[in-house]
Amino acid sequence: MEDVNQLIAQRLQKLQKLYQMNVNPYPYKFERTHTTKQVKEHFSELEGKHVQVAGRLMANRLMGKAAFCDVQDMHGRVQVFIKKDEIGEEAFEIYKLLDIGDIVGAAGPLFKTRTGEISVLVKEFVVLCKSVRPIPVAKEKEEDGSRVVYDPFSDKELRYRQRYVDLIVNPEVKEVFIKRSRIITAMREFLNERGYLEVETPILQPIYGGASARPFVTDLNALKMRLYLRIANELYLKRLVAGGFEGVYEFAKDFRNEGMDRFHNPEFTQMELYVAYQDYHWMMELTEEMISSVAQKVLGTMKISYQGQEIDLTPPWRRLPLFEGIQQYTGMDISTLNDEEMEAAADQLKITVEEGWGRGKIIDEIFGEYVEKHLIQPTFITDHPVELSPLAKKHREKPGLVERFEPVIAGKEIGNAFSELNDPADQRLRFEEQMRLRARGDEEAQVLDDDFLRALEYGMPPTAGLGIGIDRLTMLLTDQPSIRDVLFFPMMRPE
RNA sequence: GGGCCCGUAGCUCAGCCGGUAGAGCAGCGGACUUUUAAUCCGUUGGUCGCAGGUUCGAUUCCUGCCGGGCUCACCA
Repeated sequence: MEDVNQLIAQRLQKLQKLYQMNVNPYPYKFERTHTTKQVKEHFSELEGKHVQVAGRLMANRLMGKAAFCDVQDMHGRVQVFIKKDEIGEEAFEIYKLLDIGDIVGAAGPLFKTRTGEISVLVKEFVVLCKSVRPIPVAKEKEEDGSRVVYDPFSDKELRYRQRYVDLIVNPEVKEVFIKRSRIITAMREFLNERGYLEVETPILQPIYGGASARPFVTDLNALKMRLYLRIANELYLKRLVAGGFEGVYEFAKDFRNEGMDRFHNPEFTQMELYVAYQDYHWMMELTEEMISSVAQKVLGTMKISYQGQEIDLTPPWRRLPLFEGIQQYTGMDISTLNDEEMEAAADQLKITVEEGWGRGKIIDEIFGEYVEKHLIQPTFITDHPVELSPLAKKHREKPGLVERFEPVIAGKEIGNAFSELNDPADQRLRFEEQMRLRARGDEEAQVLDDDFLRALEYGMPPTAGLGIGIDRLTMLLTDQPSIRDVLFFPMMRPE
């Protein structure tokens, strides 16, 4: 241990004393009969009965020959009452060697103190793990039913770097991650109920595809080849649809070598789903049904509050074609403009058109600048320019557009979906256009994938595809302002 | 990448218009056998993020660097 300070030294001394008293500070097992939650919920049946609880010592109120301690487990805290008369002289000496942060087991009858606090009257206790590093102690009390914490452990850097401490000390953090897990479970159940198959596809890919982004690069020694960490799994899932799996999904960690901010982490999680014989209209219905039912299941309601905004996830969600959205919020109909007129329109809207931007990119910028942030209630933005969507099928009616939608909630897109392009000739042309963009210096342009094209040549049924950003969905449903608050271990510079 | 802000005890924070630092909590010692932010008395603990500069003297002023936060731009 490098940074031995006084507090750590004192704890190490206590550890030595425990050894001298023949106490194993790191035993193997403890028979827990009840969690702190069970003890509190079933007090009426358990009163006077022997219980064994275990957890971390979070508060210690010594009163001479008796003491009250708060023991915290995954579900909460319970008070334990230690009396010298009950446990004996020697055990009381051992008790005095305990510190806040130690993990202990306590056994004895359950009772209520004079002030009405449910407590374990300790007949016996064991040290289950001596903690040699002090945890930040935040005192707290109940006031009008809500928790007031004094001087909470709040330094964001420390909380992210030492998430284990954050989780011990800030119980509301744990709640966020429990909800994240339940959101994923609820989605999985929703998809399984419909008969879709959960699959796994490669993370290490020789050709990255399925999105427009810069990849992470790595090397495979055995084959002396360059590999990329996937930026998406779309092309692999569609290969599976071509192979006859008519409904497949994957919760996928994807990796994008790009900027970081409160909506972006270099590795993030997406759920991608592909269903054969369906189109994007059908997928919109599935999406609103899935998200709203997940909210209902996890939160018990479809009406949520995100950063002070009230949001109603109840279907049906608004459908808003991209051009209509732009017209609505800028007053300009740009759907019929040619390239020159488009640049003029951008200029009028104070959008600086950069070298190499096509009309699709300009439209996307106008949307991002003028429309997206206004879309607080759930909205499907539909029918994007074909240039921006090289994997989506051309719109059956609107030339120059594709059948695509992005669900936008609280001013932020949380997913992306389309009627999947399954015409191998068209797909090849789209790839070739991407390669031209790449040759012109667009590092995010997509890469031609011959094997994927081969799969399309064998034939893939008409298919609807969907990707949902799990991190963003979790932010939304847990009311967290930053992606770092829904990732256990967000990317940080090394200490 | 730009702008703004932050880095002082284990935690939460004061302070310093230049004279090498304080509080609360935690810890340690003492009193206390139904407390709950327990209380009361006493007390330890800091290369003030790092490196340079200015100065008789820098935690304080200046510069650079490191780490972080917020924000704008870009990407999901």
